[in-house]
Amino acid sequence: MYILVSRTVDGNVAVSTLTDTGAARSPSRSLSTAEFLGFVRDHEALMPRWVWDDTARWYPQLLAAGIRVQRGHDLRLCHVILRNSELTATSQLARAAPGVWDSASVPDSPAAVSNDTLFDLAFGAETSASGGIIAQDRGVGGTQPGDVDAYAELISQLDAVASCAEPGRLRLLLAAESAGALIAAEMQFAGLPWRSDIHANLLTAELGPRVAHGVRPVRLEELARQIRAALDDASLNPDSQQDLLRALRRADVAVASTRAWELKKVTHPVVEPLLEYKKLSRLLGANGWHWMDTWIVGGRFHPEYVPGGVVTGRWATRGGGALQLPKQVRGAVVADDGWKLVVADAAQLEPRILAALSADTAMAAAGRGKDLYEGIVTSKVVETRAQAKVAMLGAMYGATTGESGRLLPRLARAYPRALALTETAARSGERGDIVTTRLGRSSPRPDENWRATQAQAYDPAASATDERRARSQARDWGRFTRNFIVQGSAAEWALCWMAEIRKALWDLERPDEKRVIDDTMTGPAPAFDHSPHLVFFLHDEVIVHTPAEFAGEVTRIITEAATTAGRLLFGDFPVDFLLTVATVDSYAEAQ
DNA sequence: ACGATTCGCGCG
DNA sequence: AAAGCGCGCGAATCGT
Repeated sequence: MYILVSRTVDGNVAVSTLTDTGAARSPSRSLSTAEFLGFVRDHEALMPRWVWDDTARWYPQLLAAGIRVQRGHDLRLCHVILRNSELTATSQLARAAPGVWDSASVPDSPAAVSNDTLFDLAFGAETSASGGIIAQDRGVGGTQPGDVDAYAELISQLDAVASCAEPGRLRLLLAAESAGALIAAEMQFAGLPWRSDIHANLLTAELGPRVAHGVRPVRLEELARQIRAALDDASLNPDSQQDLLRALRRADVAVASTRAWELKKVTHPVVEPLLEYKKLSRLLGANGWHWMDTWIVGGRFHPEYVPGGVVTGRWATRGGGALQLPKQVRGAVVADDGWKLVVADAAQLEPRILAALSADTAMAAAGRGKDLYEGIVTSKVVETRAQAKVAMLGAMYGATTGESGRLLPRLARAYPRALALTETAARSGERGDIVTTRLGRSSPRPDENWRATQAQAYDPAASATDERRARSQARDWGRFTRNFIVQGSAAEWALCWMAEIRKALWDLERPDEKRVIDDTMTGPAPAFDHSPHLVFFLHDEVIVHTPAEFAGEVTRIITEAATTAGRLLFGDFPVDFLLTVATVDSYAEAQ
């Protein structure tokens, strides 16, 4: 059963019920926001799939009211997939002219104030000034898809899937993508446990006492002094790459840029303080006191996750740099008293995905029950684990030179099917064709400029430069499609993994628990205050925050979910998806 | 003065 | 030329 949810012109919420095929639809009911909350609460027991234009617009207000839903269908995210998928290329949906569902983001509406409401409810009114950090800037202007649009869109999507050659793949992808959207909203709401006191101590130990935003801390000031002395330039600003490069050249330091890796290659008294300056300057700028003040609220880090934010299907984040959380500061991620963090990451995920995609049983065997790179060494393909890793990455990213390039022929001999798949994907991209992931997400087509450059190279009057540029550009796009098919399929595995984890954690919850919103609350968010829940996701890694007594059960759930995800994508193909799982108090312990 | 672009570096 | 993919972010710098 589907329940279609949309906004009416007068600001109410329209709901109607559909059968699984979309064939029969109940009359639409118009509800106030308060009535809508009650409606969802009452109907969730029927386990419907809630259909709405954009999970990020609807779900936060439900979470704020202590309501979670088990299943969703995000029309916007699913539309993007179906619009571009090779599998649905002949559908009405894909052939129609671009419309509201193709705009970059579903436009904002009066409902967006719920973001501030959410913040007030969850964290207390005194924080409302910073409330906008959740889900703001989702776009302005334009028309919001209404009741009729949403219904027509759902029917169009169901039709596109039903009429394609392998509907099972896309059905799974759309369900996983939609589950991801629910998880993203829940993780943003719950937040990652963050100890500001530990973080602040770390900053002071590294940088010196706290200073105002824009002021250089004492440790950085001291290093700047040493750099100026070493380069004999009393007015040098080490934050200016241009100044720095000029000063380095004056001092006869042979570097083409100020990048750290390049500085490490040369010997000069300035190198040590300069590298230290860069490291600490990065810490201050990216995760310093200002970051802490902006992003840590009520002992939680609440990044905005953006499902489908990357063309390959990976998630992106907006604000806070959640997907770049440096190892340096992970010690501040600490479980609440009586709670644990269960940290799990998929070992060598992309090579395993490649082995399964290409049905390369030899490569899959190399990873059976053990580290896949070690398995490649055991099979005598290369000598060391480091070589196996660099060779595999080279195969998936399209390396042609260096150690990686030199090792590729050995990899190709041992794993011809896997390497043939990446090569075929690269050739498709070079021709301007698209490639498609395991579940049916297709790569974008290159833009007009790209095609024009290629066409130009075929002109009899084309210069050698034209041809070189066209060839180079074609290879660039080939490396993109080569990687797309692996990275995108790995993202699908990760979505399925997470969706299975969420489902199993849900079943752990005790149904009789009543959750109450208390505006003086400072601990975990209301919908998650007693039970294990996902708090972080990083491409191939998840963190579950759990009462200590459930940690063993959570570990089992995460491990079984990995096996289930592998089966969902690859059926009986014998490939293992191994995890490293750790139950810890602090994220820093899990590395 | 201010938005767009580039550099450099963090993560997978 | 960090040899090879995908991102976000802050500061400096460029362009208007």
